[in-house]
Amino acid sequence: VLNGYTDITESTRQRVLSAVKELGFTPNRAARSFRTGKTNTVSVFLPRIGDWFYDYLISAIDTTLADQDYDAALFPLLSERRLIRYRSADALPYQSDGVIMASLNPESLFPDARLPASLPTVLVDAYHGDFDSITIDNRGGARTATSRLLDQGGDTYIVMVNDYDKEPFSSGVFIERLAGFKEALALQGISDFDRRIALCEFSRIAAKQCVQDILSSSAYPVNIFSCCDSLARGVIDAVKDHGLRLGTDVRVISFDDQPWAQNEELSTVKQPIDEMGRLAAEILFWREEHPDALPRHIELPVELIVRQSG
Amino acid sequence: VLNGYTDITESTRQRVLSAVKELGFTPNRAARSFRTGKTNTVSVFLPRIGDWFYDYLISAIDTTLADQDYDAALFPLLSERRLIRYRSADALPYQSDGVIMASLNPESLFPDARLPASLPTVLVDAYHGDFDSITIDNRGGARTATSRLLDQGGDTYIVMVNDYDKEPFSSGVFIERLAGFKEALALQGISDFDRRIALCEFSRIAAKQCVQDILSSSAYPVNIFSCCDSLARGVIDAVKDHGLRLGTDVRVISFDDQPWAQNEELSTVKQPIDEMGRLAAEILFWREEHPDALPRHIELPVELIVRQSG
DNA sequence: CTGAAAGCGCTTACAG
DNA sequence: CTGAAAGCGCTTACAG
Repeated sequence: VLNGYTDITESTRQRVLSAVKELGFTPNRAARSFRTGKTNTVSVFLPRIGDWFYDYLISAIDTTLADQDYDAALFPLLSERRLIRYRSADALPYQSDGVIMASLNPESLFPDARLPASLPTVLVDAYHGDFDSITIDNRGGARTATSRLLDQGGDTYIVMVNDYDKEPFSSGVFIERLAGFKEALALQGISDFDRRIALCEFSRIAAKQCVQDILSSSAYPVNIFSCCDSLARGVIDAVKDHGLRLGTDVRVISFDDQPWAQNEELSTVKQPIDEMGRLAAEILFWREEHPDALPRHIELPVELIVRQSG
Repeated sequence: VLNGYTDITESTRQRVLSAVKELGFTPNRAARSFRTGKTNTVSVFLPRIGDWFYDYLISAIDTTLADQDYDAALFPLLSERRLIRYRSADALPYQSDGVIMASLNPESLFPDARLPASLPTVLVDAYHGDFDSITIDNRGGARTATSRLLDQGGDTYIVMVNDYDKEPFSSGVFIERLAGFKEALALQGISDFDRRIALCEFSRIAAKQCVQDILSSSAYPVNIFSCCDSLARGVIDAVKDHGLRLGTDVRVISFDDQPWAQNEELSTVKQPIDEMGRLAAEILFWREEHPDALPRHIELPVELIVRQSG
């Protein structure tokens, strides 16, 4: 009755149900997963929780898993101790039916890039040839955004995180976006990249300060491609502070499409996060049926959302 | 051999160990927890992960649990869907040996404030008479800080989050700090509370804007008690912007002692987070041995760290 | 000190 | 359609 079998007389069914109620019976999850060898759980490794990207990603994963009655167990690698613990095959994360690794490089986490337990594993926002993986077209998105700025005329800069080639950004997202920026310049025969790259820390305030010089010394219009919305927000702050007009004096296009971008009229390349999360969960289910298929890599296209800023 | 029994001949021991190695044996966690009825896991409910407070708290919990070979499983209540799922007795969080609830009010999460599964449960940074709980002396800390400001002379204000009586701040922390502020004023015979309360959103930038009027219109010195370091940071920004001297023209004392507070010379009431996390885990272990003892409530004292700001 | 038996609570396969 | 048996991989208690 409890497991959804249908060839049961209604009277028996009721007898079972009332016994369940009377005794307050709850199935023993440990016994069930012991017997079936399944936990109905997927472990999600991620660098952290609490910023926009991961909250949305988790939400998308949760939704897709819930359809199959699976739960997501979250393992943010908040500390070195956690990582060390998770290098052991009998650690908690491997008491699951599959693993999703978000923005993490398996090479830097595990010896030989091999997880201690053999479970279906999918990478999101990261790539490694040994694993199923889902990325987005960071390079193409940056190229499109930059090209649009160039087409409108004006000197063009990029605001870029200074640590883009270090952890925790090692999944290569920012490297790709910088490459896309350069490609767009190269297509127009522009090659003086260095003076166009403004590096700053990953914070709104740092971005604001970082563009002060560009905003005060340039002839307008000036174009700024921001490697992500978090930094673009600081750029917008600076534009307002200088009394300049966004989209006219200073054109800004960014990457991510965070929720506030619409209100601020920020043109930006939208990350299809929902689809990334959904696909991650679905590939895991698919992989269970096809354990021997070659690793699949899916690169999702991105879309430039044009608003007033650029 | 694997379970640490010592009455085993060395030769047998080696025989077992080499077999383990040869076969790549890993104990089946599901079978073990099924058999023993223990999971060696503690579930931690919290509103979110990724800000300073919860990262430190998790770290303290992790450390204490690891000593007993326990793992923490994190359940941030990021979405309504998660909460609904966790109202069911066979949900993932209850496949554990105990529950820690941080900054969460059981009354608002579960019908009758009762968890669906009967597990040892401890509240951290929240209070409910039915549970073991650990809080800190928010009121006393605020009183001490405010009194110190008053003793030094000058008009005294509080910067306070405007949503302090709503979720996610419903655990009452900010209400208590405001009460402590008022108590300190009352002790000095001051009763015009309302004009001294500057409300703002929970962000550095909001706090900065919120104290503009106070800083430009007041006779110096001005005293500001900030309900938390996150807001104090915006206050410090404003003081610098106005060209005022921190600790002389404007005295600021805050609450939390976030890592940056030392560098900024911010006087602040230190939250004993490490101890909160450690005690939470320890009470859980204690509770396993004393299932019938009355709920214990521990209120930890706080310490005002005096630096140059006030 | 070593080995074999019992049983935890389920699900699955089978007998009737 | 219903009921009883077998067995998943451990740990514990016991026999020798």
